[in-house]
Amino acid sequence: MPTPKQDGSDSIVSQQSEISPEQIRQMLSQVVDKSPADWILLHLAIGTMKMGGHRYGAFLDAATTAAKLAIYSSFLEHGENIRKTGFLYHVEPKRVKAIVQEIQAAIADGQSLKVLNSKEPYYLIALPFLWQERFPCGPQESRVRQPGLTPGERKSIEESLPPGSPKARILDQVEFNELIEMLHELSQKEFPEVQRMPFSDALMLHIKFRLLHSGTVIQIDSPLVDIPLFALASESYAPKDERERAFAMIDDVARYFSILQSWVRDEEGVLRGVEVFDIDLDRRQEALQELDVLLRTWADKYHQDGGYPMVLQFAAGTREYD
Amino acid sequence: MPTPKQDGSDSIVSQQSEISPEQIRQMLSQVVDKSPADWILLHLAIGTMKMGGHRYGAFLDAATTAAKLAIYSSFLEHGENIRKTGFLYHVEPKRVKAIVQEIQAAIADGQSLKVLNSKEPYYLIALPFLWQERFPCGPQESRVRQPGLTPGERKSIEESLPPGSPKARILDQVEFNELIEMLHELSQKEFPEVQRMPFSDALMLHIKFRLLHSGTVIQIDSPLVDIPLFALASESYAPKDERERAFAMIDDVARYFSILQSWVRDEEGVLRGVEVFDIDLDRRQEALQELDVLLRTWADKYHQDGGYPMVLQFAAGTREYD
DNA sequence: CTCAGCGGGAGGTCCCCTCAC
DNA sequence: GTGAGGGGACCTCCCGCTGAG
Repeated sequence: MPTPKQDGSDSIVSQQSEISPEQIRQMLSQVVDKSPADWILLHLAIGTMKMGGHRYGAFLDAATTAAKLAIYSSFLEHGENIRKTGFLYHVEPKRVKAIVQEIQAAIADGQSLKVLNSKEPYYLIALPFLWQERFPCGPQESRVRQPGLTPGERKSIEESLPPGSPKARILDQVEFNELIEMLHELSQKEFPEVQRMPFSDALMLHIKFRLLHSGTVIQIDSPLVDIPLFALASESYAPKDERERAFAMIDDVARYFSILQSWVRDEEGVLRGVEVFDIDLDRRQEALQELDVLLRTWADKYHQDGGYPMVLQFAAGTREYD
Repeated sequence: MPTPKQDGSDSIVSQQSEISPEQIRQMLSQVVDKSPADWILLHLAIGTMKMGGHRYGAFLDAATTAAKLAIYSSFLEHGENIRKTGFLYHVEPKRVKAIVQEIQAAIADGQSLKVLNSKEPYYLIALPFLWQERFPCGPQESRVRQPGLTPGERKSIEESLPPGSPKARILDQVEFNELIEMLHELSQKEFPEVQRMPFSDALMLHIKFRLLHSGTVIQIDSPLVDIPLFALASESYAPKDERERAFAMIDDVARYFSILQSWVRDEEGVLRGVEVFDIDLDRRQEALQELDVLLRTWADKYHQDGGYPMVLQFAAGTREYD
């Protein structure tokens, strides 16, 4: 049980750890222990929370909602029998009734269930846009508006920003906090009156931390001013390489799941397969390239404009468990 | 809001509803509304709860565990800083600490986290084996042991069993309940003293209902005896066609997820792709068969005994959303 | 500023019970 | 059987507060 000392000099953005990601993955796979359903849940949790920035509670709510929907669909299938449904899933009849009412209300009102709506929490994706809308900065203006600074000092602060930073005003602590609160209120607008999450200090700290952690916003502690300043550093919330691929992954898995779902239902026109094989590592790259071309040409061969919409998904890689 | 009348003649095993599965699926997809992460959660909930027979609470526990593991891995990556981890996921430091301790204890003890351990709950899969072990039935013996019946009556009850029923004694209400309680106790043995779920009437009803619903056990209400009898009707808990494919689906998705995970990390020797195309319905079957052969021969071509373990997964079907 | 503790409220999962149709 | 109502236990997720280093 290693207990390394805290390094107080760690910045928010860049942390190092003594434990390699590989070790962590091995440790996690040891705990989950080859149960496929748990494996999916774990990957999903990591994808949405760690990469996507969703709250812990939001993930739990979304999982609860999914389970409720599963119950509700059973409820409909079994002749809307509350008691039977309750037995099937080990839920009290009282609770089943509440779940049914909640979902029916949600269907009527369009939306009100707690889900991981888009890939990102609204208050994170919307920030760059709201910032530039509320605190715009003309091309000739300085981003710095704080009083008591010479033009030269303003310029030196501006030049400390990373390249690619959008033209937007630099905010002080109070303005930044207000912006975050505004974002939170906006994100809650689409929910019904009840079950809205009130704004709180803890929530603000969470959002602020997420923005700094992702590099969307950077904090400037210039010796020229005695208060911390905050600058918008990106046009959008962290859509950079690995994170972008993480979203594509969630997308792929969802579609793949859909296809297999129709395969389970034994529908027409569905193909599902797994090929297990061993390969000479020297020929691996060659094989994968050939496969890529193979599938592309196959799809091209059968493609016909205006035809029936189809999708083929494939992934090949190291076989980890048999 | 349709409120169809209950049909009191519905048996437990075969229910009909006025709503088609297709309608239910459309309704669900309307609520989840194209958010891929939610879509995965919903499919997973349906797969594990509806098909797999897991309890509602078990699914929620598993989701919570996955989220906790995601938090724990972040905790390790960020230098074991409780506060930072708390901010990242909007969790109280107090709670973060409890989660960390819980997981470390689980790693030390081998296993104690609440997961969907195997694909099925233990008390459901183990039933046929325990039944045949505790209440065996010799080849020449009658399955029926209830007193006060003539040999002819015993035979007529035995012949009312569906074909393929294992040779095992037919139980009365009390014996069946005891068997279920025994199963529950066995399934709890592997958990630590704390957080064991006590047996209860509600739980017994749930398990009994699941067994009858899946057809693993059938209830016999013979006019010859005044008490209900229960007979084992299957060698194993419901591994029949659709359900079996549902397990394969969960398996596939987990492996597919794993491959994509390594793709996100930009590892060597990983290929991921999506081909979108339209097809002439008359040629669809031909195309899919060709694809199947294509991939098989490709894998055969590069297969080499003793080589590096690889897996290729693919699925093709109707494109539902773009 | 970080870490630690304790307080409360709301809501959910579990359990059991009774009574009318 | 089913619906509808009552009760209580425990845990978890939220929030706020105060002090010690």
